[in-house]
Amino acid sequence: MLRISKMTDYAVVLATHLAATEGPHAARDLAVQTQIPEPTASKVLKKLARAGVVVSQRGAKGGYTLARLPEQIGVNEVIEAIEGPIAVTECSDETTDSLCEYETNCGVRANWQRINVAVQRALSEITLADMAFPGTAELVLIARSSQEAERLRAAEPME
Amino acid sequence: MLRISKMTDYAVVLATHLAATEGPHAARDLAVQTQIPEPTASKVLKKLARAGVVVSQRGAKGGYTLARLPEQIGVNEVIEAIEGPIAVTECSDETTDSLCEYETNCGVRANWQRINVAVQRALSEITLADMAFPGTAELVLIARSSQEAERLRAAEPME
DNA sequence: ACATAGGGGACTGTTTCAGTCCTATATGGG
DNA sequence: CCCATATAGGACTGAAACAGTCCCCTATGT
Repeated sequence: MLRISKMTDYAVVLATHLAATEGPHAARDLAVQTQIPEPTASKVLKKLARAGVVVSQRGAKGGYTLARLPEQIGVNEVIEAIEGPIAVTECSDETTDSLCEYETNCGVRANWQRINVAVQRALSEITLADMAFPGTAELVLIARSSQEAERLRAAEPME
Repeated sequence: MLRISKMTDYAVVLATHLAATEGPHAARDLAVQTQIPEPTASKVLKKLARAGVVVSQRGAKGGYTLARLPEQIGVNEVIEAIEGPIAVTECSDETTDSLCEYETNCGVRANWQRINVAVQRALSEITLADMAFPGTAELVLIARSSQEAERLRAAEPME
């Protein structure tokens, strides 16, 4: 689950860059500034536009702009724009009408909703503004997390 | 990101099943009870044992048991047991020695740590006990949390 | 000793991912 | 009006990860 795809990484980088520097940006410029290969950056920006995270202006002097203020866009929106709706198992995905044949298992799997909600909530609380302009309090949190990562890594051998 | 793999789904189902019914269980029995193909269930259980989520007893009358009480095992442990450490981008993964050549981008990508921490915290707060025996209080919390996420976005996040 | 049950890894077909490229469409400026 | 610019959308490909199975080894209770 928690290994994010490169495309999503790019999306966050691009969106954060848009948040940090106001005004319309051509895909080419964004690609150069973020060191992301141009056609790939373009692809990502298209998806962001489709999802309503950014707005696009076609034609000469066109480009991309954030659809809303950075404080009003959670990273969950950016992630979902690339990876689709956050639905963990088919069983917990309400768009599919496929009912579980095994009631006993469904009882267990229905709890995936808890996990979905918890993760989505955590992601929605981080906005592009937080990503673009991290305050000192946030930086402390980041520093602490790296220690925590050490601890977790020592506890279990990696593969 | 947030589409979980089937293996991880299996892992949670198996671990939850172990939490719900105390005592040692053979992989075969667990596979039958959870409707998971036997060799696959066995593979998952091996990983859970490696990660220290469950303990195994070899030989005749052997089987698997939870390593700790259900309340003491967060679903993040189960997920990490299958998918490896929660590290989102190479840049934020400290096991790789590859330093970012582009300082400007690194500044942006370092913020992935925020996301990692937020997600991991959310997952660690859900235990196998919650999954096995969801109480009414928890269900209320789920319903409330989605509304709360909206409200919390305006305020400063977390402690 | 023997049947039982997990440990570990090799192997394979399928799917997804990352990245590129091509064509169509919209738009501003000379 | 025409052209350079810039996004929209999708087709295509090689590489990598996933899901699942199978085999051989080791441990253990009867």
